[in-house]
Amino acid sequence: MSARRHKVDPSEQAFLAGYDASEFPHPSLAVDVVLLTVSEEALQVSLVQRVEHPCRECWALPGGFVDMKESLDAAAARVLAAKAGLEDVFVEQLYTFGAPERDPRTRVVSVAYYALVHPGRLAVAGSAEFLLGRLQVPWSGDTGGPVQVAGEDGEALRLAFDHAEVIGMAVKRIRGKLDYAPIGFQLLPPTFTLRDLQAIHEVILGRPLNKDSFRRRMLASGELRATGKRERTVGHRPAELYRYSVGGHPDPDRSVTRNG
Amino acid sequence: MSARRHKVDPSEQAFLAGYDASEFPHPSLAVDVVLLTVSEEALQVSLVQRVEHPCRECWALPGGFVDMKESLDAAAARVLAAKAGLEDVFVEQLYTFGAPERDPRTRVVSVAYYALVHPGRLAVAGSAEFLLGRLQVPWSGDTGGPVQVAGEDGEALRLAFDHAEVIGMAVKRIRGKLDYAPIGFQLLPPTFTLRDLQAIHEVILGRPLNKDSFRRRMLASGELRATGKRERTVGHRPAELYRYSVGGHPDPDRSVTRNG
DNA sequence: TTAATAGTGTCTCTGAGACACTATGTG
DNA sequence: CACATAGTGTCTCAGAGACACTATTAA
Repeated sequence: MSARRHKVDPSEQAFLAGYDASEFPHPSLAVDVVLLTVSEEALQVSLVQRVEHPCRECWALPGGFVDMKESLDAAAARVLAAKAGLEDVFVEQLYTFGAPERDPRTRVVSVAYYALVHPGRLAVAGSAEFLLGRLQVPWSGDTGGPVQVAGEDGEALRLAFDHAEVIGMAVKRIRGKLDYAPIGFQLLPPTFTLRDLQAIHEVILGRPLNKDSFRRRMLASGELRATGKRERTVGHRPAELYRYSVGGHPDPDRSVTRNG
Repeated sequence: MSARRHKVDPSEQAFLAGYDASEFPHPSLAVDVVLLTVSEEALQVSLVQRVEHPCRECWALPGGFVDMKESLDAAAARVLAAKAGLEDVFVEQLYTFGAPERDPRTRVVSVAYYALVHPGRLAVAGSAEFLLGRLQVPWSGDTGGPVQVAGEDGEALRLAFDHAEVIGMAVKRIRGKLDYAPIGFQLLPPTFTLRDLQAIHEVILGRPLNKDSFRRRMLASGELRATGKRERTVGHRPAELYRYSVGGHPDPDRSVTRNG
């Protein structure tokens, strides 16, 4: 807020009362979006290549400056629409990064967001200035810390600024939220099998999960609704297709725990 | 970050390359600190009274603008030192609030922090421009939403800007972290009894806890070290005094689960 | 038929709640 | 002594892991 240092100094009061945002320097404000997806059994992050100094040719998170009349959430949504053509995706604020030297040119404070999307919605393929990098998380659990991102041929990409930290923070956050928030569904198509969902969870957590316990927990959560349809698969018994159901109202004709 | 919109428009590249932060308006950047303590069996938040419009005479969170060469964490620490004379307290970034109309004068984006401290370290008593308000949380669990704050005579205080939302977010955060992060200790003196610690947890969560289970869980966590001393109390058997132990190394001479 | 995975039933183990019981201080 | 709270021991219950078993599809 402003005008908080009351009764300290009359001149400061006058200063704040006559405060004009353009009169003296303050930090620039940007948003950066960690757009994550799961494909090929790994977390993937979308990155764009910088064409200018500093960090020229490094890979950076899509981002942009916050407009004067735009909320932070709106800025993040705008970046997603402009960079990846995405609308109505799951987006949440992550953390705000404001170390003075994080951008060598000028002071830039960045409000980081993370977004989760099914790869089927990422129509754009990799190009010279855009790619989906494969995350390599060098820590387990919720330890946190920077991550590495590998390009298509497996080499580690040079990441711009503090973006390795930002992506690491996003991984830490979704690992922590996975158990109690419906975020795994965001990375899947509208209908999916329990095996698909478990694979998503295992990729995010970076460790295998017990199949029986996972099934029980998911079906007991009330967040899944059986569709009555089955996957079209190869070589084995097809599994029931489920749909994410916010409130968890089971179709009265169909039990959730047992397909009729 | 900056210069992210690559290959869009050569003029934009030129603009970004020659970017001067003072040349055109961007949002002001502030920090606000939710300084919480527990006393009189309730969560208390420290507030300062505004002396200017807008929201004149409303109560606001202590805050201040971020200096150009100062990290966000440093700004929060500076606000705590200036407002409450506190150093070396537990502080963590909470969330960044950036609705365009949250401050009616000009665009102010605020990075909120929360701090936890034992009331014994808050030496300053309430005054005309400073008070400790009692939180009234109108929701349970991690639902979230704005809270009310009552003054000394129990009346609801008028809170400035979106600060009711900010405080509510702080409560939601510490409720969620209480189970797996050592934050209850921050609200107690260096040594304390298990009953004291349970009372803190109950106040934060807003619900009673099972005594036996709480004791087992805390002693099993390895975060407590018995001091061998006992409280000086009135009218009943004194309890063992414990100390928070980061790594949880028990004194080899003393078992943690059993006092020798 | 075989291969492969879906899905069920059941046992065990662990942690939380409940509660009885003993221990140790004050008045 | 009575009284109040500290702290222990143990039973029960619910959820997770483990694993055997049956079910259902493709080839």
